[in-house]
This record gives sequence, structure tokens and C-alpha cells, in this order.
Amino acid sequence: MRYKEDHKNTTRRRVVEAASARFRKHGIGAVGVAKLMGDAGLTHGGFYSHFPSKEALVAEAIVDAMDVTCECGKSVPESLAHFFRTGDLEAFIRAYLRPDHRDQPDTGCIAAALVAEISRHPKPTRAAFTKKLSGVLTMIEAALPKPDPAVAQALFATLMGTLQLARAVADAALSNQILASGEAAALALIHTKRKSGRTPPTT
Amino acid sequence: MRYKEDHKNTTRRRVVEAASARFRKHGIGAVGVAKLMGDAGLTHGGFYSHFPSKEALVAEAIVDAMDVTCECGKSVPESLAHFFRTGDLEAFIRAYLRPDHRDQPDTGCIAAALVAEISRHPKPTRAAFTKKLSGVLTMIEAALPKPDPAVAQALFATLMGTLQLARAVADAALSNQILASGEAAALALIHTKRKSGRTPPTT
DNA sequence: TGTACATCAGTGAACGCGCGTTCACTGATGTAC
DNA sequence: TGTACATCAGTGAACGCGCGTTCACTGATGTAC
Repeated sequence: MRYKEDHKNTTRRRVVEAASARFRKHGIGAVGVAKLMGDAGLTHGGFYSHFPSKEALVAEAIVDAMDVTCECGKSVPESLAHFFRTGDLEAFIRAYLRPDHRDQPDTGCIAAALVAEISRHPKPTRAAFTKKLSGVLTMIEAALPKPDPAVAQALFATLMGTLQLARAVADAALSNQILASGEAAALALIHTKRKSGRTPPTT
Repeated sequence: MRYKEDHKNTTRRRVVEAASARFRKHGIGAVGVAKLMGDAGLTHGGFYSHFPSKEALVAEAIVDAMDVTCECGKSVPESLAHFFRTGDLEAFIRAYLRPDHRDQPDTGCIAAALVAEISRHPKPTRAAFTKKLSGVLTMIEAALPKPDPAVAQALFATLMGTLQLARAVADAALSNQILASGEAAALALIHTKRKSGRTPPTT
């Protein structure tokens, strides 16, 4: 065997990480293979010895960026990753809706940056996203005062929607207001007492 | 004057409407000028006698699709437009989170389909979006049991986030669950008693 | 009424560019002698 | 120890294609005579 054991794996990881940041910042369709490889200090030709297609990298970059639990995924802001270790849901909500997260999409939640684009990608890519999302939802649910999958889902949707709206708006004051409104709603949501019959049927 | 009074205006409108549907379905970046003009039964060359740039059309298509109030904007599903006439917020929430809206993005809410992409567009485009969004938020606020801009903002973010999540997920059952969870959270939100802390709703 | 004309909405070739993907190659590497 | 070698990660030219934009033109139109 030539080259060190995991030389190629290291390079591969560099590409995946560069991709997950670029995609979040500019959108998937707006970033070409050549630029991605350039980020990793390589030329575009070698791409296909690492991945069968751009779409395969897309799926892998999404999975990587959704993997908030593992220590290796350094891309997610410390404040967000911290919640997953401590299970402090209120701290997570506040961190998620902080202005820094709004202003740094490249290191932030990949769902907020790319959900709509993901929904237009082929099923395998969406399936990879779905699997990781389920994991995140389960962790959120476990951290709820009264665990309930419906509340976890609604909470995540609210956080995502709020962050996206705050990012799109061209008025700084309104953007900050939106973050604050979303935070209040999210905090209220996790303390809701629901009627037991309200939960939607499973499967 | 050659050609009828508003011959050119009619053509222009056809292009804007085709664009707002195509953009919602495939994303802004994924739809070229040639395809847009083809939709309107024209060739690409004439585009620049109607619009100074693709970006100008983008802004106009967004504004057009956000204009739910006027009768002419037929693109938005009847059920959604209906709310704006009656002010029935609960009906609006239910209509917004119905599976048909999830399954037909091209005639649905343009914010849900394109917020993230809009946030990466030049400021003039974002400003146009912001202006129309403010109008929608004001109308939602007015329809609240207890008018409050923060609740209107959080409600819109929740609806948008829920619809997007339901669209991206590759599992039909989970997608339906997400819609139901978002609906419950949205309905709870508008009945929240704010001010005196985070009292859960009675409904 | 019919014809000649000016207008201008719409046409389609052309521009430079970047896309995703393929492929024959180069040259740095660790190993064997 | 030094050298010759096989491996294979990475290179860069090339492919067909679609992008946004420009521009000289064509030909359908309503008007003037």
C-alpha cells in the first residue's frame, strides 16, 4: 500500500466538510464541483475517485452536517452542539435563534439553510436527510419536559422557519424582532400542556 | 400606436406568472430565462425588452406571488386566498398545512418555497420580499384574537417551517405527522395568553 | 375601399462562461532489494 | 544504506450542455392616404 493508511480518507473528509459549509452558505445548486475541490486544495478531476456523483456528495454533506452528536462534526456552532450533550432545551432554543446563528449559515443548521432545496433532490438524498432528522427529533423529544413527538416536530419547524425568515428579511430591526418572537413561541411550546388525544397517530 | 393598448403588458404578465410558478416548483437558480419565456410561448431573445435582468423578474415574481389579497393573483390556492377575505385565521392555518398545499408548491406559498434562496439574493430583491411580507404579517395580526405582531411573526414562521419540513421528508407518514403537529402548535399559538407569562392554551 | 408605410414585439444566432463528468496522464509515495 | 519500482492520489484537457445577456433582424400590426 502506497500513501499512509488514511491519506485518502482525510482528503475525502476535507471535501465533505468544505461542501457542507459552501452548500449552507450559497445553496447546493450554486456551488460547482470545481470550487468544492478548490476549497480542499485539489483540482476538480480527482472528484470522481472519491464520489460517484455530485449528488452522492450532497447526501454525504447533509448527513455530516446533521450529525451534531459526534465530536468530529466541528462545523456546528459550539453553543448548538452543547445542547445535545447537556439536554438543555431552553439553552438550545436561545442559541439557535441568536443573531450569530442567523449571520453565519455556513457553520449553522443545515436544515434551515437547505430544507427547501433538499425537497427538490432525488429520493435517496431526501431519505438520508430524513434519517438524520428523525435522530435529531428523537433527541429533542427526549429533552422535553413532557416528551411528545408532535411537540418536538413543531418545535424544530418553528426554529427553522424563524431563522429562515430572519435571514431573508432586509430590515435589521424586523429580523431581530422575528428572532425574539420565535424564541417566545418556542419556549411557550415546550411548556404546553397538551390533551392526551391530540398526538397524531404513529405510522 | 401599433398593437393593442396592453398587448405587451399581457405578455409581460404571462411571463411573470409562469416565472412565479416555475421558481416555486424548481427553485430560482434552477430555472433559466429561455425556459421561462418558452412557458409563455415566446423565445428567450425578447426577455430583455420586458425586464432589465433576470434578477428584476425574480423580484417581480416574488412580489406577485406574495400579493394574495388582489383578485388577479390566481396562483395561490383558493383556500389560502379565502382567509384574506374572511379573516378566518384557523381556517387559514388548516388550509396552509393541508397535504395539497405540501404537494403543489408551484401554486402555493412562495415564502415557504423560496425564503432560503431569497436570503441569498441581492438586497433590492430581499427588500421587495420584506415589504410584501410585512403586509401579510399585518393582515395576520389583525385576524388574531388578541392582535400582537410577535404572535403573527411566530405563526408565519411556524407554518412555513412546518410546510418545508413536510416537503423535504422522504417518509409519507412522518410528513403527515409533521403537518398535524404544526397545525396543533399553530392553533395553540394564536390562543396563547401572553403578557402574564407562558400560560398554556385552554383549547 | 385598397395599398404603402412606420412601428416595435418578438426572433434566433452569437458571446463568454461555468456546469457535471470522463479519461489518459503524471509524479509523489512506501516498499523491496 | 541507496536505488529501482509498482501503486494510485491527484492533474488538467476535453466533452456537450445550458446559463444570462446582446443585437441585428423580421414580420405582424394599426394608421394614413
